[in-house]
Amino acid sequence: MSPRVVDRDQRKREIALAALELFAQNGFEATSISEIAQAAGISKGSIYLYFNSKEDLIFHAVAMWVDQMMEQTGSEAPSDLPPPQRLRSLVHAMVEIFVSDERSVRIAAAIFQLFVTNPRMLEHRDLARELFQDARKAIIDILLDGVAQGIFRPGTAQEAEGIAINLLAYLDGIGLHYYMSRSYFDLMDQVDLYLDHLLRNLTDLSRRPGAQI
Amino acid sequence: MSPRVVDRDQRKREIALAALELFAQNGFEATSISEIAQAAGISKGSIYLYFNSKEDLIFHAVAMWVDQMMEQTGSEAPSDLPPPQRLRSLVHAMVEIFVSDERSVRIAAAIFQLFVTNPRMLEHRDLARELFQDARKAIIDILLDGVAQGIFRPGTAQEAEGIAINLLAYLDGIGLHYYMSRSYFDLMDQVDLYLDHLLRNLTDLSRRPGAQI
Amino acid sequence: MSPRVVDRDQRKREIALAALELFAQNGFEATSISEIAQAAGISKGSIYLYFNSKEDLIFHAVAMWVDQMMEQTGSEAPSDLPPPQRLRSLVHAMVEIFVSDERSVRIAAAIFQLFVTNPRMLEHRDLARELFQDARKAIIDILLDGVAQGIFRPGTAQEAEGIAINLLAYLDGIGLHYYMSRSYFDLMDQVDLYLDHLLRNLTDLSRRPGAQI
Amino acid sequence: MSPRVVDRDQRKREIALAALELFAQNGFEATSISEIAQAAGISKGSIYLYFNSKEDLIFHAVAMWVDQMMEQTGSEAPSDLPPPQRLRSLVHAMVEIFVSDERSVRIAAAIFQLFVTNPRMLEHRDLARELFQDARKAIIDILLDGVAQGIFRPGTAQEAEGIAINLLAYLDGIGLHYYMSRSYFDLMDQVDLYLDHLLRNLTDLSRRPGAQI
DNA sequence: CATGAATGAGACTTCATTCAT
DNA sequence: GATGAATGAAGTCTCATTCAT
Repeated sequence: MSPRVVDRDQRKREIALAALELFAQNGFEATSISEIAQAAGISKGSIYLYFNSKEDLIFHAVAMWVDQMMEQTGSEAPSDLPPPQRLRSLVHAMVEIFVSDERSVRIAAAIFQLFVTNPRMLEHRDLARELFQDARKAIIDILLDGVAQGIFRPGTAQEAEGIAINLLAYLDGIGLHYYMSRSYFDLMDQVDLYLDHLLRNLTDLSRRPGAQI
Repeated sequence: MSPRVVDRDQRKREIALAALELFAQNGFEATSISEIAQAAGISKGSIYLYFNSKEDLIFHAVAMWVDQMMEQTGSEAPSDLPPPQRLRSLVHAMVEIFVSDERSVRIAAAIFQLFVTNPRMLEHRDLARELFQDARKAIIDILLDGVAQGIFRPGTAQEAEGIAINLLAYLDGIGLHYYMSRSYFDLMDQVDLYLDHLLRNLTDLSRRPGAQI
Repeated sequence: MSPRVVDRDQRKREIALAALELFAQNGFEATSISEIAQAAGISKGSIYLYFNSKEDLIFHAVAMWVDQMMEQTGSEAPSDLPPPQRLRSLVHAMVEIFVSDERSVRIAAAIFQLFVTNPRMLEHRDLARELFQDARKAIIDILLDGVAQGIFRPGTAQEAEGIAINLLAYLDGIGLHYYMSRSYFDLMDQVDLYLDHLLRNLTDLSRRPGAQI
Repeated sequence: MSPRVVDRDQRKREIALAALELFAQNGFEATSISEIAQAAGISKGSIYLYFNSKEDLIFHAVAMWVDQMMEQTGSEAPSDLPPPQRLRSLVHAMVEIFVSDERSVRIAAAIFQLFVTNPRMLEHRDLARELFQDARKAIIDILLDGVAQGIFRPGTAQEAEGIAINLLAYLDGIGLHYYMSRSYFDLMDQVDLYLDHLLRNLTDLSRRPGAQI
């Protein structure tokens, strides 16, 4: 029917991938179509055969990055450990990405700026929501599993989504703070401190849930 | 002998203020000197009488914003409350800024992008550190006060800085997540959840410190 | 596959040529990229498709001018004349360029100013040296030929390069003086006076070389 | 009548002097009024109390420089030497200025460019002529003296002005060439070669004048 | 007299986008 | 489908000059 559809999408991905690399290094605004074309081994004009505008390209690149992140972290959860260790393991894997590849924080920063700033991006709010969906789900699964196993206190179940949201927000926050003023604290230590407090709460079977202090 | 008298610092502040407004709307890169000049009711060339470059202007604007934030939140802490409530009150005040003035998150996003991306900003790493210094100190003070009053468990003292760092990182993270995908969760609820967990830990006088789970 | 075909080097030459014309009229600094673009019948931005900067353009334009000069004067030497006449003929040809085309002196003045003033041009000192190389060689050839034919005294051979250097420096100097205060002397008469003195020395077979007076 | 006329002229000289220094370093176009004002320890606006425009300032500065040069070289001629040595001594003194103070060549280059290029400067052609007048006269005096003493051949008298013109043009030319491609030849050696040839001609009492070769 | 704040034109340069080939 | 030459708007920054004080 439509010939070479696959090729076309493949090409889009290649370009978006090359673009992503550059976005990570310099941010969206500071990356020019010229550079992207060169990095993708394609002509400047051809970019526009695949994307309608720079914004469109940015959008696709971001979406692709989100997918990548999902796969990368999703696959890291070894399911044979007890829930607390599994949670810690998952979080460590996420942080490891930040630590091992500075790009990710840069892209994250660029994305935040993009979504928070650019009104046109608000139309894609759903993308933003999806962005963390898988990660959130992975965390919630572990939490519910812990409840089922009697390791986490029952109240955890209804707090699960909130906990996941907070955890992911925290991870982005600490990553940004860390890279902003390179290392006046130890990233992993801080993350462990967070996890310590969290897990202590979850495993404290004695207390009543929801009591505000 | 004495020409048109102008308070130079006052003028710098005015320009930086106008710039800040635009930075909050569009980010640093997307804001042009022209726009700033127009917003400040001044000619384009005059900007350079007060700032050596756009980067310089950004830098001053950011520093000014930091100072503003400090004053705003610093004054909000009613010191006659017991430490837990005081902490909650302080954090609420901080979040209130996010909620009441979208600008602040935008500026925060812009700053993160700037520092994480722009290599030249790394020279101002100290600024980045200072940025949170006062806030950190305010939190630590409350924590230590709580220990002194026997309300927080003793181990809190040595964890105080880590707790403060995490709290501030979390607040930025949750703010960014919140504005990125406008309100698929309630911001204040999430923050309260965070505080609940934190305070429960701190007020749990029975446990031994530092035991990792 | 093959888009609008343009001979890139040809285009560069066209632009440089248009620029040269303006440089000759106004000097390097006083000539704007806008003017060059207009003169070349091209858009301002397109200039930068061919040259990296204004300095680069100046550099190429100067190099092109040098080549032009070389060809123009190099072809003028009729080799069947006896050496003294050949030298006079060559020099006359050089002066003729000055006289017939005021541009050349202007460009020379601009080049001198550029090289003497702009520290960045010192990196291209080799260009400056090359600039006169061919002309120097042409003069030296005639001198050595004259020695071989027994018309110039033998000592001429070892002085040849110095004589060539002086002759070329003189020509530039007299050209500049001439155009600076338009014609309170006759250019060609002065040049002939210089040649008279020079040739009289070279053809004076009786004297010992190197005796300083 | 008109009070403080002296002060005013003195002030003009001070400013022009400061300007001259900068012109020598950077050329006319590249020197800003701001810099001149700062160097002169005066306010930018005040410059315009003394000069109508930048061009006016340039003009006065150049005129002042000419005067300076005159005084400097004029006083250097020790009149008790025999004419050939006196000529060499005078020329050496002139070259010494080039060698000891790079500024002079830079200013010379700037002046050449200015006069050759700027049409408005042509109105001051007389200044250009005057520029070399004293130097020319000093050279002619020596030549005529030499003729009177029977050391230079009689024909020298009628050639005297042409010789002076050529000598001065040569000196500028060799100075420019020298500074353009820093020292691929020895400046003083070249000048001496020029003088050798010149003096040999002048002291060759046997030959008939004006015979063209 | 003197100041220096203010201006606005214009400098160089970059870049997303278009279009003839 | 692919190219890359061309554009023109917009960006940052400089500077001679004016003018209220």
